[in-house]
Amino acid sequence: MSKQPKYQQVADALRREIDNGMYAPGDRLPSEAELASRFDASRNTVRSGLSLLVSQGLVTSSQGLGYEVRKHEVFELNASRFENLTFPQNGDAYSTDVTNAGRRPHQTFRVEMTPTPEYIAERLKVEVGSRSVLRFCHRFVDDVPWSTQATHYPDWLIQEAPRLAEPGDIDEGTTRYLAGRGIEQVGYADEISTRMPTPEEARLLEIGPGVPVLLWTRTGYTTERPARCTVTTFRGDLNRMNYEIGDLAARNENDAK
Amino acid sequence: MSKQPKYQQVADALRREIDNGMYAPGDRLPSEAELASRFDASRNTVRSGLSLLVSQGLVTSSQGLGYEVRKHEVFELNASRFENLTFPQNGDAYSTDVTNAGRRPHQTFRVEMTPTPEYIAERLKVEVGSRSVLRFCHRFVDDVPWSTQATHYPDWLIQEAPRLAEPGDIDEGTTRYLAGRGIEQVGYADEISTRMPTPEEARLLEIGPGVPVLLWTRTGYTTERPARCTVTTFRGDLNRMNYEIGDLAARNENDAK
DNA sequence: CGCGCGAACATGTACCAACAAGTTGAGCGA
DNA sequence: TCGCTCAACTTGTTGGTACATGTTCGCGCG
Repeated sequence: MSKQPKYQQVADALRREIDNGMYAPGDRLPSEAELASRFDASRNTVRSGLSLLVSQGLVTSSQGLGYEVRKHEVFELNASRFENLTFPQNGDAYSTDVTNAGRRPHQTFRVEMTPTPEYIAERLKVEVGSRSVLRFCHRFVDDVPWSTQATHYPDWLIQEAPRLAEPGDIDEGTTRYLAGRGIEQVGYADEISTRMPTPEEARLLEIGPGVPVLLWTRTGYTTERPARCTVTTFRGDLNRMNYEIGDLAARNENDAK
Repeated sequence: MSKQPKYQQVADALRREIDNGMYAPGDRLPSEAELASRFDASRNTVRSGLSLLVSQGLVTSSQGLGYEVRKHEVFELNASRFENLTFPQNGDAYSTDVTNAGRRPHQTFRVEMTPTPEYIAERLKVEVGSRSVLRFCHRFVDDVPWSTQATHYPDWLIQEAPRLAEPGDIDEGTTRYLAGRGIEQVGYADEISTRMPTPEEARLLEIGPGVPVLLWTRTGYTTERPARCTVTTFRGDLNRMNYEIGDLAARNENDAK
């Protein structure tokens, strides 16, 4: 006999069947009523079990349609290559990467002047609440929300590169624009973490329950001081970040085949 | 009037109060019964709202005790420094990092020979199902579960470095042991992603609902081919990964203060 | 004084009922 | 044939009840 609660047994059984391939990604699960009769449980109990799987990101549910096994389609981001001036680019790094993968990039854009939040101020080594320029991107791939990106530029940098504070895109990419104004970023400090999305993030990225976000903070440095800080939130189910360290000739020659 | 469901209103109101600081990390929320009377809702409805916050990782619940606002304590991992032979180390990189942070490391250990799983085989460029050595770590910091780490070594490497297949620790660290046998890793390919934990992972890491895991896959290369592949799962609420790229003199001189 | 038991209160599990709301497809009418 | 309506089926929301189980603390007994 099992001492586990019944809703757990339901969740475990369904997870096992999904792992076994009895239900493939995209398949619909039996309806709550069918499962209730199969497990000899009430509809509420079955719902508890299913909601476990939903909050674990294994299945999704939609009213009127039923429960579906989630599909995972991963987009790779090569973080060590990003903002490398020697790499051939057409516009910004994001558009380049997405286009090269044969998908369609789309982004909306916002520029504003704000007091620097604490998290950013620490990294830019400026005072909390001092003014900084925020450039905010909402990015899509094939019209599916993919990430949001908020880049803060400190006050002193705006003197050197005034176009950053103006609305509208910078066609050649901000990294190149800055380099052209004599601001060369020579190093980056990246921080990566994860958590469940805030309601605001869930809305912007259109992620349902059970999908975490991947948080990427990149602080760019000149030889003297930090010049900008970018916080990107990715849909955790659709993105993977890659870093290459050292000599990867052995890897790359095989990838070229 | 609001058209939002009542349980959403409960969740939103509580989230707002937590964000405002009305309830600080570690504080207990009012009981379900109190909230039900405050929001003029049934206990079931309040539970729905609370379970949203739990699955978002904002609060935890425990039977008999109530709901508590989750505390977040982050441990930093410097991934670009890991396994760098020039960095002074005392045993393996994990113990060194944890000790330097003034905390107490502890790990359990397992070595076995297994058929190579597909995910690993792709990265090691060996056949799926071919034999490989798996060294598995379960790591704690101050007796709190922190991460699990599974490193696979391909068959050919065992010929060169037989101690890998033997149970028991390798005191100087596997990277140094390999280097001593003429196997020098000159590059790493890192992949980072996130998802909700499997039940097995939730058990090993003792994470409740609403906490994602951070997945780190590192493939180490010699000049000729991949030599090992490590998959690490971290508790997402307790870990952050750092990468340093390029010249960070401007950062490090200030950190030294 | 100290130990243990139990009351009071917390959440967890399980069930029932009713109605709301989204989706689909059969079938009927123009 | 085309298009509309509606029945049937799906999940979503909200209420109720009962009992199980974990936690705390004070009271009373030894």
